[in-house]
Amino acid sequence: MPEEDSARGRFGKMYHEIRMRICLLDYPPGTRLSEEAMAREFGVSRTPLRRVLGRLEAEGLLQSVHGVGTLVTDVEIEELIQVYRLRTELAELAGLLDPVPPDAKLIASLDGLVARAKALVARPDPRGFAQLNIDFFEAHMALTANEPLREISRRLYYQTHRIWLKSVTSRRIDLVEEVQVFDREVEDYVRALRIGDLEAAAHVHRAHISMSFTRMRKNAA
Amino acid sequence: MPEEDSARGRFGKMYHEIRMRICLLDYPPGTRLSEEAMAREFGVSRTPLRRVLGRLEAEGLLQSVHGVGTLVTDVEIEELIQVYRLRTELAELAGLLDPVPPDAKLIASLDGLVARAKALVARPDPRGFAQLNIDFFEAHMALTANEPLREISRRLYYQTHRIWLKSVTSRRIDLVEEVQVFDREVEDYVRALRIGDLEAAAHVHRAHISMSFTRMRKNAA
DNA sequence: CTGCATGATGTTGTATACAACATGATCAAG
DNA sequence: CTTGATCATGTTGTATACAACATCATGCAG
Repeated sequence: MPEEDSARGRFGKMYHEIRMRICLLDYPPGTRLSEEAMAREFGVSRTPLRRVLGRLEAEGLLQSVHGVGTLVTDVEIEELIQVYRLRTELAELAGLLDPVPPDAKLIASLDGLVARAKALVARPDPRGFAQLNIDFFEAHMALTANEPLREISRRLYYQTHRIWLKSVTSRRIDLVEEVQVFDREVEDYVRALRIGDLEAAAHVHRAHISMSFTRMRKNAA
Repeated sequence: MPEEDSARGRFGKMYHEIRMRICLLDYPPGTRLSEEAMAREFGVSRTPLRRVLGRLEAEGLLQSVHGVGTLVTDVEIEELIQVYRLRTELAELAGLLDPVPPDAKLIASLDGLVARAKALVARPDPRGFAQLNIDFFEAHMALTANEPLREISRRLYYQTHRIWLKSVTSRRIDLVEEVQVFDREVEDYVRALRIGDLEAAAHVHRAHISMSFTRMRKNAA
């Protein structure tokens, strides 16, 4: 997949880079970004950069305020309850709607994720955990060929990823315990997929989302 | 709800206007729009207009091609199968996720829709039908307080609305019959809502989407 | 007549200057 | 000292000129 040097290609590069920075808390919630500085960094003018920021604003990760700045949106758990409830339902759909039988390549990549989870249990690390979680989610999205469902699930995922990561880093949730839970989930997930039971895998994922949310709410107070 | 004369207000006006034109086939699929002409019409420069077009492109209603133009996307039923399947599932969710008990005002507005449906049965009209369908959908969205679900459902609805309307106008589907079916559905829907059974109403809507899609596919060949 | 090169034309993409706006510092009046 | 107005500063929003690109007509060579 060669990153073409077209307008679309440049857009995609900036989009993914900035989204990753927001989601990995390199730009923590409340950060005021400077359009000019970012444009300089990416070697473009404000115009194409603003296109990227506009998209991220539409997706709820940024908010531009005239005369003030471009702010990274805050993540309040009470406001994300609805998003979580919806994600829970959509996770199940991924196994039912236009299911894609997992091929050897997908299984192999999932084995790679299991290995990384094991390594993480041995040496926990918030950032590595976050990246692994993202990769696992993307693998889950390969289960359905329903492109609209993929796009929507992805969008909701990136909206909630930050608050989860914040809970982990701020020690409101115990990192070690969370890593162990995640490790078990990935194993169950792969086990279901290995026998071709997409629906079961989706249910495992659904349960994971639901429980993860419950643990967060419990420890938020 | 006063339409404020801020940047956000102007954006909203242009966005809704253009989206409506696309969805009512004032801009038929394949139409090549001129940014400059539209900017003149709305009394702004290309810059803020392009923001609107960018959003509509992200939602799959437009496609900008460098050096060619801004094209209204084509609607192919085979490509929208996935969208329809997803919409079917989401329609059911609207009655389950964060349900809002219908108040007198909502019931009254639904009665208004029923009256319009009756009038439409007496004198069928594609454009009035399309507008009524949109208004009915928006009323349905009032059933859930889950804002992400509303936004997503709305987006998918506007993606598929055109192909439905096209089927009606091109007489691939009989307008009179479709109006009668719609009239019955609205009545069933209101009946369920009147006794406070949101879930039943959602199921009625779900069945409507599913059957509407089936009729279209049958008559497409 | 055919085929291809070439340029005219119109489009979207980008850079840049400026307008509109919010915010905090500064300073004077009380 | 407090308080209010005023302005300097920095930000996003907008307008405009130009670059990059695709398309089609034109004309010339074969």
